[in-house]
Amino acid sequence: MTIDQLDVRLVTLLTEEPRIGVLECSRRLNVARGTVQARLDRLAARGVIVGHGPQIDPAALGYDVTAFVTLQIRQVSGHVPVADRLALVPEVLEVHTITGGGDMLCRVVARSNADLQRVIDLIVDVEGVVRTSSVIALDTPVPYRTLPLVAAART
Amino acid sequence: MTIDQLDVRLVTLLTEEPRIGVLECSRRLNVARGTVQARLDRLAARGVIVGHGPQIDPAALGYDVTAFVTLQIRQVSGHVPVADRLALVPEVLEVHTITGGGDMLCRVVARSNADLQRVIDLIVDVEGVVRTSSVIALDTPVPYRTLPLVAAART
DNA sequence: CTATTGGTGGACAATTTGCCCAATCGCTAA
DNA sequence: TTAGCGATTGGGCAAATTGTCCACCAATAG
Repeated sequence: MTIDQLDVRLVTLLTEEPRIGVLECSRRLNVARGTVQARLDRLAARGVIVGHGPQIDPAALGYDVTAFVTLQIRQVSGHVPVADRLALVPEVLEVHTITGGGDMLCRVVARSNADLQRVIDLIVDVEGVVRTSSVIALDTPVPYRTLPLVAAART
Repeated sequence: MTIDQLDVRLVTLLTEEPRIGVLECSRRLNVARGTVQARLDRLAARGVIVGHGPQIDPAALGYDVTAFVTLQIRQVSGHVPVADRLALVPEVLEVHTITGGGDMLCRVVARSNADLQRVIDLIVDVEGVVRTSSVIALDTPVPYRTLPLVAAART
């Protein structure tokens, strides 16, 4: 919750050059190594930093097409079993339940427009899904980022 | 493009335990250290792994509300200047141009529903934005993930 | 005033890294 | 078949980094 200037600089530094270690961070930020370690532990403990895993680019794997699919689901069945089934489809990257009667929004990728049809068919086949509506992402002028948010959240 | 079993195991391992180093990876996967280094370099060179930066949870920073905002923009102005302005708003996490007449889709976060109104007002004020339509994400049964996709992409 | 918290600077052994090398393996082309 | 060629292996080396201590200082809260 309470993020200060040093935290912001630390996260920014690590985002821009993830390969550097704790010691190098402390040198760049002109603080003691123990401070950097303590800050990182604190940010991880608070849940601000959820992980350091490798970030994968689906496009580099051949999944050039990104689409957002809105699902209308049968209300009686509930959304949990639907989400569980959707999770089984690798091309479904994330699923949200959204405002409105039993609707869900999911982000999917596919190898081509034709392949997108296959993926959507998989989704439609999920028990409880009544109807889908898709929009294709043509371009991504602002890729996912959180750095500006972190900077804005500083105390 | 060509991802084999070892790549998948490597990415999976690093995703689950990002703190471990190259040497530890080689031990877990029963391969030589040089192999792991070579694979990581290759994946990075191909653009499959785009980074290792810290992943930030907006909710831990107090931004509990996530929403997807569809924008209708004035077609004459083009979407580039609009995207540039949107990029100046920290709460806008990503922006896509989508199919349909001059539309854009962006993911935004806010501290509360009331705060979301403020963010949306910021977006509406952007030159070229004609109208907006928002859906709020109530829950995220499947958080963003790429591991299943990586596994599916293996040769 | 005093206990607590966060930062500093230093120390230490153990581990890991970056980089080199020669040998081997599987596969492809001649 | 044979000659390459890329990938992998196993090893070795110095240098850097890590994890983990410690004592000390400054600001803050009670």
